[in-house]
Amino acid sequence: MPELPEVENYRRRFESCALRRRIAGVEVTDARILHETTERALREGLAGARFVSTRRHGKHLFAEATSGAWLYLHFGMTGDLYCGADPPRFSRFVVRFVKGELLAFEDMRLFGRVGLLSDPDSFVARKRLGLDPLDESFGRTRFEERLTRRRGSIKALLMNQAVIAGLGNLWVDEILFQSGIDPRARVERLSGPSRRRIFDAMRRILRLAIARQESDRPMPPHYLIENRTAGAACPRCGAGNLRRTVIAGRTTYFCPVHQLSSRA
DNA sequence: ACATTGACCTGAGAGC
DNA sequence: TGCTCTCAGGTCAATG
Repeated sequence: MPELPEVENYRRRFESCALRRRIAGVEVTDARILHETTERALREGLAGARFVSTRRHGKHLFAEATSGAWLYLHFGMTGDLYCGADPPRFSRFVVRFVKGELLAFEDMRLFGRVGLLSDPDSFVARKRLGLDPLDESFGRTRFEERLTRRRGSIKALLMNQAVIAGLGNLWVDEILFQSGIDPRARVERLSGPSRRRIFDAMRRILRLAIARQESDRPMPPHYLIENRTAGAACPRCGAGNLRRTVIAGRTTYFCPVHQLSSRA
C-alpha cells in the first residue's frame, strides 16, 4: 500500500502518537528490516530522547529526535505504522514510551526498512531521489524538465523514484486513468497538453487521496482504485471495459477506450 | 546513461 | 479442512 498518500498519513499518525513523548526503549524483532544500523545504535540514538518533528520525502519518512538523530522509515510493500498498547502480529520494530502507547513498525513481507540518519537531506541526495510531487517548488515547469530526454513508457517513468519521488503502481494507474493517457504511451511522444494533464491530475489525486485516507473514506466511485477488476465497465467513461495487463513489470489496469495512446 | 528484468520475502486468498 | 498455486501497492542489482 504505502505510496505517497499512505506514507503522508503514516507521518501524521506518527506525530499524533509519538511526538514529544519520552522514549523508554526500542526493540527490533526482525533484524532484516534494519538499514545500515543495529538495534544497539537505535537504542543509543533514541532511548531517553523524544521525537520533535517529522518529514516525508516521497515514500520515505523521517523523525527527528532530541538526541539529534533521525529515525528513518520506509514501508516497502506491506509496511504500516501502528499506535496502540500491544505490538501487532507482524511488528518488526517497536518504540516504547515512558507514558502513552507504543509505536510499532509492522511489515509482513520484510521489504521495509528502519534506519538511523544524521540528516534526511543528505539521505535524499545520496539516494538520488527526485522531487516530491507535493513540494511547493514542484510546478509544471519542473515537471516538464523531469520528462525531457526520457524514453520508455509513461507508467515506468512516473514510477521511477529518481524522476518523481512517491508514486507507485496504484496511484500511477489512477493518475493516467484520470488523465486519459494510455500507460504504455511513450514519454518522448507525449504532447504538452498531455503532460500538463498528467501533472494536474497527479496533484489533485494525491491531495484527495491523502484527505480521504485521513478521514477513512474511500475515493469516489468513478476512480480506478475502487474498480481494479478486469472486464468491469469503465467507471469513468462507461464505454470501455477495464483491461488488466503488465507494464513495466507491474500489474496495470486501464480503460482502452478513454485512455488514448497514439494522439496522447 | 538510461531502460528493463528478475530476485528478494512472506502470507492471503482462490481453487480443488 | 487442508493442500497447492498465484499474486501482492517496492526496490535494487544485473543485464541489455
